[in-house]
Amino acid sequence: MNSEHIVHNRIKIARVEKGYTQQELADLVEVTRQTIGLIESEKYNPTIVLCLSLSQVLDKRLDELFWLEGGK
Amino acid sequence: MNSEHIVHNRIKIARVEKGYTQQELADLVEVTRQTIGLIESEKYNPTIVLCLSLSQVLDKRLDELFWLEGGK
DNA sequence: TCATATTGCAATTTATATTTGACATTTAGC
DNA sequence: GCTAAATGTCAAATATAAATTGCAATATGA
Repeated sequence: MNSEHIVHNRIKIARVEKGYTQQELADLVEVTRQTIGLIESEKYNPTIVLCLSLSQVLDKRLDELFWLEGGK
Repeated sequence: MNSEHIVHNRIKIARVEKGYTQQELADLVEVTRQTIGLIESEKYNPTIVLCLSLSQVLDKRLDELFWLEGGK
């Protein structure tokens, strides 16, 4: 599909605001630490379920957390 | 991962509002018609890039288009 | 210094999103 | 009724998200 599109995010900022480690956030949304690390370094393209879980746990709207290159 | 979570969406409503067929919407976001059909019938969990593309093309915020069972 | 927590990174495996191609069903117009 | 466009759906293949394991690097505190 759309693999030229790059997603940016503010997961790390929101995570640190909440005082969570990568591991703690990973446990809260039930993924591995590596998955959180990859998302924070924008190495790939997570699914909407995971993004919604992160949005819930981090108390931010999806739109505040994720946007497309050139978007916003 | 989080496979118990069910994502709901308003893709079909937003698509019809814009007057697009599934095929036209699929072309705009560069996926197949089947992918749009599966998302509309909530059969699975799209990636954030695709959701953001849909959000752009349909002129809706992510939060208006996607939410978790029990959420909102 | 030593020990531990945290993060980065890479290879491999598993699960699943997405494609492809095909055919059935529905819908709307003639 | 017929026809064509739009949609639903299925099976098989491919692409990639996510898991798993392991190890290095860096920070932090005793």
